[in-house]
Amino acid sequence: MREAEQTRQLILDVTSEEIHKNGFQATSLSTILTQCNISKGALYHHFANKQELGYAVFEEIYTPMFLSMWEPAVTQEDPIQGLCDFFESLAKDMSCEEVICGCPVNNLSQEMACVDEGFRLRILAMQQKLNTLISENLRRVSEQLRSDLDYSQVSYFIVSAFHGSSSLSKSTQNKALFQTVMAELCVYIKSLQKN
Amino acid sequence: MREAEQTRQLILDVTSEEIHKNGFQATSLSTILTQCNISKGALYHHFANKQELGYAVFEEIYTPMFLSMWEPAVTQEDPIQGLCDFFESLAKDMSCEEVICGCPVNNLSQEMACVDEGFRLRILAMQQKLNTLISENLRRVSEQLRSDLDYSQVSYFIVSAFHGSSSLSKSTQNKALFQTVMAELCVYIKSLQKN
DNA sequence: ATTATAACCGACCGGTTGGTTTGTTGTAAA
DNA sequence: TTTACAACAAACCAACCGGTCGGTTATAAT
Repeated sequence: MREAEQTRQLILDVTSEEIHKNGFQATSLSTILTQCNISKGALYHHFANKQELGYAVFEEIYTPMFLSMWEPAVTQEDPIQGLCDFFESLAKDMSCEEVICGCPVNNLSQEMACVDEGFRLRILAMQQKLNTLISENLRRVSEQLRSDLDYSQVSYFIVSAFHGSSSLSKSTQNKALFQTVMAELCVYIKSLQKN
Repeated sequence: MREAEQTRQLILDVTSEEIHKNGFQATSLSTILTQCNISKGALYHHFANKQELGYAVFEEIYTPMFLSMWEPAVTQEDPIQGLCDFFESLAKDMSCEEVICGCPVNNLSQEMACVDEGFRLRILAMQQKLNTLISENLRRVSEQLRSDLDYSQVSYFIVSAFHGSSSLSKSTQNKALFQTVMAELCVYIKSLQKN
């Protein structure tokens, strides 16, 4: 009964990596089974089907990972500086594998949102959570920012630019390109401040 | 001999739509055959395999469509205004289907760049073409723009933001969100001008 | 010790995939 | 009219897919 949870977690971990590399639809159960060194019966004991396994990966792996990545950047005293530092360190420390595979959340969103309603709703919920996280922390320091800002709009733009550059660097497999766009994103973010 | 080219074109058109809707890997040959009302022999007479068919769609459909979409926006007298008009009309006239399916080029790039080298190289070439198209036309009016600009960097940022917002609106299936981010992108673009 | 059930195994299933092969038809040059 | 080849048609193939199911083992309560 104790190892059961370990098996479940192993399946989630392996599956999340495999989805990150190949996408959800192109990830076959057989490769998951091989990597986990378990049988098909074991997998179907823990998850009803492939779809439910995908949902579990998104909810238990991707969403927490993604939100906890952004959270410290905006909750610190100066979210403007926090975001810039975040993007810079991201561009600097990103491994070549991460450049090639892209952002897991972005990948899965692109692939599954228009195909599977369950994924779409989960993605939507996560995006809204992220938007309020960013926009509310910007509003927190609104006295330092320009008066003409629509915080929700700005937040969505920042996330869009991030995902877009992650896409671009992934599709061209060019890390320098990611750094370039991140640098310009920082220029934009700092332009939100007064003066 | 005359209808042969028509058949080939029909296959390309149907396949490009199907890839746009479902992605390349999830598009099966059988659905293409059904929609074209042809046999498998006919398809394999015109294309060596599914991969080559995909390459042909990218080169003969997607790339010209994508470049001809951007080109008039930046080649007019004022590329800054041209880009803003372009994005605004795009956000306004975009059909719900286009919102849901996203940008075909962006979709295919995301899906195939890290999986298939042939796709990656074609995508890379197209992105570089687009970048020079935008950056050279910005440089053309450099006397109207800020002096601290890196034109290539700015161009990549614009394209990234565009793809990112197209991604976001696709994954959330929210047209208003696309308009929102496009509006903020125009704000950014206009900030490139002097004063 | 018995019993119940969670945890897991692996053979099997129908269906689909991309791809091959053999055969037919239309057309155009010789 | 014969010949040659482009342009298809359709049956067929092995491989793989997600999913099912009957059976086995381990564990924990009774």
